[in-house]
Amino acid sequence: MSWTEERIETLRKMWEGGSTASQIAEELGGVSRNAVIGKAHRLGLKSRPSPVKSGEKKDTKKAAAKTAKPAEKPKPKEKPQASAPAPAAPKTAARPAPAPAPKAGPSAAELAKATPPAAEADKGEKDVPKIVSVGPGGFLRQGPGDQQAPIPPAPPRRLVPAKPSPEIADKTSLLDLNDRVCRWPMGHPGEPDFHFCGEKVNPGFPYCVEHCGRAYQAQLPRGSRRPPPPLPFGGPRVR
DNA sequence: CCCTGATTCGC
DNA sequence: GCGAATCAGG
Repeated sequence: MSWTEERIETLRKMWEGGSTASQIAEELGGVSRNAVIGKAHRLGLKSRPSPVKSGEKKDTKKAAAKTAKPAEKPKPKEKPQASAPAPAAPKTAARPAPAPAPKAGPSAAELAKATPPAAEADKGEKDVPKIVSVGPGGFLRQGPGDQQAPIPPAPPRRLVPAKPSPEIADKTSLLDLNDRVCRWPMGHPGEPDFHFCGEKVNPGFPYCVEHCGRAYQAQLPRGSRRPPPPLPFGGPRVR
């Protein structure tokens, strides 16, 4: 399988949407989890809560853990980056743990400030949605009450030209995605009816208000996965 | 054990 | 560029 535009887009969206590499690999098909991760990194996507962050390595159990593989190949375990400049932010040192207080990091302040691009809607409510905590990816986490109407609805925009085909007249395809429409996927990528929500986004977020409520839930501990409700993409494909 | 993402390195 | 092998943590 090759990385077509569609597959890359699906990978990016699912990755940003919080799906695991395994889920993405399964969804795409024909690729392994490692391929997804490798591609994601090559695309420049990375971070996201990863179990491995520590730069510290202990060589105590390395040899022991490698019993499965016959020691037939030399193991270059060195990363001699003596003078590695490391220009950009290489590692986010500490991932912001869910903070109960509105204390927001730089990303939060940035988001809050970037919220009013469509601030023509002055309803007297000049405040941005109350920040309850900061999510794993630096997302603002809002209280349940605030999720329904965090942003005052903006005045209606200009009408967009009609779609060429009535088949997809009301569907938002991959090519229709932009910064203003909800990117929440509906259905499965690759299938004819796969499309995106297309609702007007909650400003500052890639999804509409409703799907923000689905996308930005408190990340549960690894032990308890979310089986029932919030599975995006219509859940795992049943073949 | 299982899972996760990160990294390396031969291709 | 790709991804299996490997590493490392939960």
